[in-house]
Amino acid sequence: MKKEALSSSSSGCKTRILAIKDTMEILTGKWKFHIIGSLMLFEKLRFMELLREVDGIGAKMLSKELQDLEMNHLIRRTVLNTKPLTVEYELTDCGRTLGPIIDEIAKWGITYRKTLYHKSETSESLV
Amino acid sequence: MKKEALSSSSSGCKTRILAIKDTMEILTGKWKFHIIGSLMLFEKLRFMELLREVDGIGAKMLSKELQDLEMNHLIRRTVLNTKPLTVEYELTDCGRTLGPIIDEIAKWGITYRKTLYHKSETSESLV
DNA sequence: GGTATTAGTTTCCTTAAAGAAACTACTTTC
DNA sequence: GAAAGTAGTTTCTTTAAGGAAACTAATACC
Repeated sequence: MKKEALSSSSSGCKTRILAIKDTMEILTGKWKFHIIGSLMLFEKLRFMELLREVDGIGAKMLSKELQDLEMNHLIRRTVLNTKPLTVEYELTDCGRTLGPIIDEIAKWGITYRKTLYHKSETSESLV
Repeated sequence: MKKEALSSSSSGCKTRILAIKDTMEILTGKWKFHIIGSLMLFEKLRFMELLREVDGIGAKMLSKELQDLEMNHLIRRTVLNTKPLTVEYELTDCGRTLGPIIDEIAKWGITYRKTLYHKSETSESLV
């Protein structure tokens, strides 16, 4: 057996690893998936509605996360000319393309729980 | 228009949000995807090989992340009875089910970069 | 004028994540 | 016996993430 200097430098691999890094950097943190998930469900939500909908988040975090998502063109922020001034957040077309990722992640989480339960291997994690 | 007390408590939604939270907790951190990706590519890797393959990781981090992944039954650790003692890491069947998620994430990252480039909107992030 | 609602920002603080370097312990080779 | 390779662990330090509470500023209602 010949010993080869392994390392995934083989053309497409680096692009792939970079792409994964990109995606995860954009979706990093405790709240992004929850916020995006809520906006997929409700189409449009105002700041206060998001604050109530995304369970446990504080105003500072929400504000910061929304700015991040807007910077990356995943959501759109619209100031409405209403009496006490309201702001609407919604997914952009680009943001909506995250659907399949979120679906896969949700799907995996559900079947993972099931396999844990079936094996009933002294469920350490996921209580 | 009737105002309803929105909040995604509608049966399946909570399970979905919980499932997403589960998955992201398991795959949290800077390195998990990279480690899993490497093990998908090479089947079996020893500690030192992973240390060289996963670019930038330190021994402490690698050790910790491998323990996390093993606890969650995503990888298997096998001590080989060799001369200077080697340890082999590989994905379990369960770990291999992460394939579709990683594929979706990689796919999204690649097309996201492309749309950024096409729009050429003063590329702030992703340099 | 006092209270409430909107959408945040600011300040202060705690905890978690990550990294660098040194160290253990065993074996093999020179 | 010194050097190098195996697989980690320990210690110490820095940085990033996250949270609670108070605060701003505009408008509306009573």
